[in-house]
Amino acid sequence: MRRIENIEVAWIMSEIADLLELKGESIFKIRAYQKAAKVIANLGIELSALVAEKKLETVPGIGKAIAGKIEELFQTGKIKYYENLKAEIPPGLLEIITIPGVGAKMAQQLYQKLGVMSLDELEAAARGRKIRELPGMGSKTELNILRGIEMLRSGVGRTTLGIADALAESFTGFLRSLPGVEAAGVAGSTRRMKESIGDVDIVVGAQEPEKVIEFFVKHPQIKRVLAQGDTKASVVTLMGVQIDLVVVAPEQYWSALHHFTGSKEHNVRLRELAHKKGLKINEYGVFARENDTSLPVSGEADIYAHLGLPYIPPELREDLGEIEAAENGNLPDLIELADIKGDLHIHSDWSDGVNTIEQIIGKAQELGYEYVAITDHSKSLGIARGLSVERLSEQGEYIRELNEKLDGLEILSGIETDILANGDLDYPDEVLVQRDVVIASLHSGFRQDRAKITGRVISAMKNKHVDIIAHPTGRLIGRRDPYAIDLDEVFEAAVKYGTVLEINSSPDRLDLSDRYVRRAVEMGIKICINTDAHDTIRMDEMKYGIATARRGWLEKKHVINAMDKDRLLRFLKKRR
DNA sequence: GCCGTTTTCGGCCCGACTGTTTTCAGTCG
Repeated sequence: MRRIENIEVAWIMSEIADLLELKGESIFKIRAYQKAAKVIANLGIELSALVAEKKLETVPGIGKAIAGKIEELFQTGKIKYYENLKAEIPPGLLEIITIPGVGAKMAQQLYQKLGVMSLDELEAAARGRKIRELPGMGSKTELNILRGIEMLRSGVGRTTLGIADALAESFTGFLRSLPGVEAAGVAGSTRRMKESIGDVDIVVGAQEPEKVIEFFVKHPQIKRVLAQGDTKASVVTLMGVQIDLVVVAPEQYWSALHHFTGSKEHNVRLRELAHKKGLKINEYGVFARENDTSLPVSGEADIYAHLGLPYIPPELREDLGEIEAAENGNLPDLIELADIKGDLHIHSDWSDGVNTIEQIIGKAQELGYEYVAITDHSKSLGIARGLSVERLSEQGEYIRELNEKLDGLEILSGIETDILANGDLDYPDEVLVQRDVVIASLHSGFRQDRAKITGRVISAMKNKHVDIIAHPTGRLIGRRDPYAIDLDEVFEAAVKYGTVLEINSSPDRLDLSDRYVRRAVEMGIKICINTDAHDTIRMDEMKYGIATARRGWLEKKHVINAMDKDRLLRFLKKRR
């Protein structure tokens, strides 16, 4: 039986939802499949394990029917219900509904009236001016469809958190400078710090919303205006990133910010709670249902307070258990950027880094760190000018000299040693033992099979000199999939050998990802949040690692580089 | 299809914008 990944099951559930929508099924049934897809995609544990233990139905959002289908998939390799749906509804329609502005109803009509079953056929129908002949459609519909197809083909899609975050900051700064603007803030998945961002949401509180919208759509970085109303506008920037702006009256700012921060699923749960309490929540405020009077909201915490809940930070707002935790007083005490006392994974110009160790020291001092580790690449990584045993020893000596001159900041002599294709480390133990901190990671043999890759990492973890496994899955977001590693086994080994796992803060990696962080927390695994910076500017990316940690419900007590210097040094020594 | 300190049946959030329409359905977040 081939291995079935969670992401594949989530994809099937989401396709079933789309097919049901095309079929005109009950919206609630559709939502049930959408919800299941989302829950499965965020699961930190393999579904196969849940199937084996018959525990599928313990997952919220998975009931008898969906559990049965997942079991069928694991037993037979397919789901009959899904196969039947695909036979009944032309699969090309699934592609058609990915066009912005084209939904199930329109796709169904295009199919029934014009026989359109693919993007190409749809494009031909639009160019042939056939679509305007259908009821409820006109020339603008045709134009939008053609634009939508063009956008899909040009690959306008999701962007990384790093890009979205920078863009959002730049636009909120611009909006704050406009006359009449009293408040402007980033909302949406950028504020929740998701690893990939579909579009950037910004909320503004201003006296005259129309004027703000007018200024906004004329910003020089804007390539196209997708929609423009009195209170909302959607645009595409020159970089191809979509920005949605919402402008409300200043007194509605906090409610709007909360509403557009989402997630949608989190908001739905809150509105259900509000309903039960005789309240109504929307983007304009919190209201008593009986007489529609508004309750005071002068911050997001007030919204939660009206529901009898403590404040829930944006990174947790995914309807993945945070509302239950808030109700029970079990919300985690999330780690913050200010808790971080140092960075344990940085490259200098001794290998492939840009900056000198002195420059790294300067940046670390600027960040208020107590310690910073220099962890250059090991000798096998020729492409990155990996250090020979002699150079490494020379660097160790150099760092000792620097430390004698330094006050307040300690430089740790570290190394990022390669885990070679056969599972060996790149240096013998007598070299590793000299270093204050040893990081091990994979930079080759990514195509090896699951057992082999997992075995390599675990054999590195067994070495008592190895403190940390860096970027444990090797993924590059949107560019390279994780290598075939069995994280369940790695996590068990981390517990057994006391190995620390890294959250790599680079917005291209964010590895471990949020859902695996959460699983690691549950298992009591220690975490280190590092930047892996190859130049000092990127030492600022620690905030993305912190965000990922927070999304994984991580607390300060789980994080080794939140320890002060003496505790950290004792911790690292104890491992030898 | 899921779910349950009012429920095992009957609920299941709320509103803006668009395009085509004279009052609204579809789509989106």
